Amino acid sequence: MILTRLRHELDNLSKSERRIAEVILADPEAAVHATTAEIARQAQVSDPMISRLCRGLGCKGFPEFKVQLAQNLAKNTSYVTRSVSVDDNADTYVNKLISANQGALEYLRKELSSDTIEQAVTVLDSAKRIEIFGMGGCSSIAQDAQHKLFRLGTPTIAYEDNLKQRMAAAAADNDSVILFISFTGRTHATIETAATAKASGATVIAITDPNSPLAEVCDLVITSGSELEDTTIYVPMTTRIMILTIVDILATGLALRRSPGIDAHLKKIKESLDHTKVEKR
Amino acid sequence: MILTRLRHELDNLSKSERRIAEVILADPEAAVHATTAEIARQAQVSDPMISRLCRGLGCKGFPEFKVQLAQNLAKNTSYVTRSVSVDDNADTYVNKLISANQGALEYLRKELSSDTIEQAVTVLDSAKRIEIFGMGGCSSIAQDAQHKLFRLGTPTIAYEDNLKQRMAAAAADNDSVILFISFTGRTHATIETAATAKASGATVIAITDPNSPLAEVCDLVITSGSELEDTTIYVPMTTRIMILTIVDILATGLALRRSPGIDAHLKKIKESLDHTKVEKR
DNA sequence: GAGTATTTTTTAATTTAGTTAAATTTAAAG
DNA sequence: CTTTAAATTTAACTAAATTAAAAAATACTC
Repeated sequence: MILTRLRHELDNLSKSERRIAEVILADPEAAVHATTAEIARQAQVSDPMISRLCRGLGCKGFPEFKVQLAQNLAKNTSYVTRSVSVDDNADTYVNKLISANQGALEYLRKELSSDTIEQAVTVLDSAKRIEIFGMGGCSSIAQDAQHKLFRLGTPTIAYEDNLKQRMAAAAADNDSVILFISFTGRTHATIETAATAKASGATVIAITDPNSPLAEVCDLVITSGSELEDTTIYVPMTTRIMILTIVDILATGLALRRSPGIDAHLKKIKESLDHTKVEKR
Repeated sequence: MILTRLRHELDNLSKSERRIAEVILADPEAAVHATTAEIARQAQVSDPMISRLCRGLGCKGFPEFKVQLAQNLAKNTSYVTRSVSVDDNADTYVNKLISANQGALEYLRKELSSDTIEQAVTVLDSAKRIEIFGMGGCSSIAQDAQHKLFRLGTPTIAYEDNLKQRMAAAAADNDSVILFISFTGRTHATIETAATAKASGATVIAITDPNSPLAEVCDLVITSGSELEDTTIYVPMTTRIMILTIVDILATGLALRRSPGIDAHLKKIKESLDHTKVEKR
């Protein structure tokens, strides 16, 4: 999703690069068919700046960028990821939000490396204790992850309070795996806690923005896809869906690795709830 | 779609052009990133023949053809929702889970009535207090919903403990809106609590299975899509994604209804977090 | 079936687009 | 205010794609 990528990167670009990005974002359809010179003229910069920007975005060159852009535009016809506007009626914003989430998952499919997942599952599998740290909007995700992982046989606990997190991080050891969940990876407190955890000898995994300070401190980073989100006003929505899906994936991977031994265990937990339910007719 | 076109045209082409077409059809992904020279070598023809063929297909030139090909290849993955099996490798179960969630959202698009959403938003809009009840796997969702709704100006609180829920339900009045979140709608405790809330005069909304006992007690029911889920062994995953999306939709609907008044309010909350973050470079 | 016309393909030249590398400007740090 | 670093541009260069003309292959006429 090169377009979203570009939009997200807007702040990290230099003045000229930013002008180029704006020209492209203003009319991506046109950019697909344009030459470097044409875009350069519109953005009032020199030709090589276009190449430069493309390389900065991880493309081999401008033609490569055009190809990606073309694919991006073709895809967005199905997931019409336009943002909600004030005069949308219920039917419209319902569909927009659903599409946005579907699109986010499609992005995840591309960005998520199954190698990283496999490594994370291996780490979690060998953990004696799993601790999950999430604050603010991520605290509910941490709790959800705890609820999913504790069933798989390893003692798992979630902390949403930073003081408790710090204490737990300080008390951790080689047998601990600590999973940080953070949309941006830029909260001071979280970064410090991760460093403490690392110093205690724990293995530190984070689901966060791979280009964040938090990511630098961790042993293993899984992208949260937060670069896709427009967090300017509303609470992260699509990002949370992505993180939850990542948690699902980790839990599933772990369950599969421990299968068939785990199955009886899961059945027991399920049965323990049976008497709390009304029978289905 | 240029690929189908090319395949169809195969018979009308000259010998050399046909060879080119076959090379492209054999590996279109590669063709997208190739140069005329590379394809020409593979097809054992001269470079200009490639341009020629592209023009014959109605493109302005080879780069134009590549762009069209790229768009063609950016296919929309259909939601092949097969369940995970024990001998899936990481790559396989990652894709299966993502597809499952996308499929769930597609289901939601069909099942979710925008009328119901609009009614729910109206009810929430006129509430003086919003209380959100969720237990077990739904407690994290309730917490998430609280985190999203409290920003919109109405006092909102989430309870995950059934005793607190009962007390809150008993203390509710006409100005309260209580939102129940329950995968199955069959937990005794929840149903009783909903009845209490109803008796206190609160407006009761539930996100749950519409055919459940809980649904019968409520004023307004939004389908949780739990009928889609195979809950036999693992924790509900797709259902939770659906419920979260419904919460997103409700929050968005409410935000839109209160816009533009709400915007300044949201900005203030966002700013209150600014000093906790590390700057972007 | 030879000669001519037509189509197809190639070779070589040319144009165009994109990139590199050095130079210049601009901004930042000491 | 000087020095250093970063950003940007100019100019040279490389690579890619296309044109135009020549050559080869095929089809057609007598």
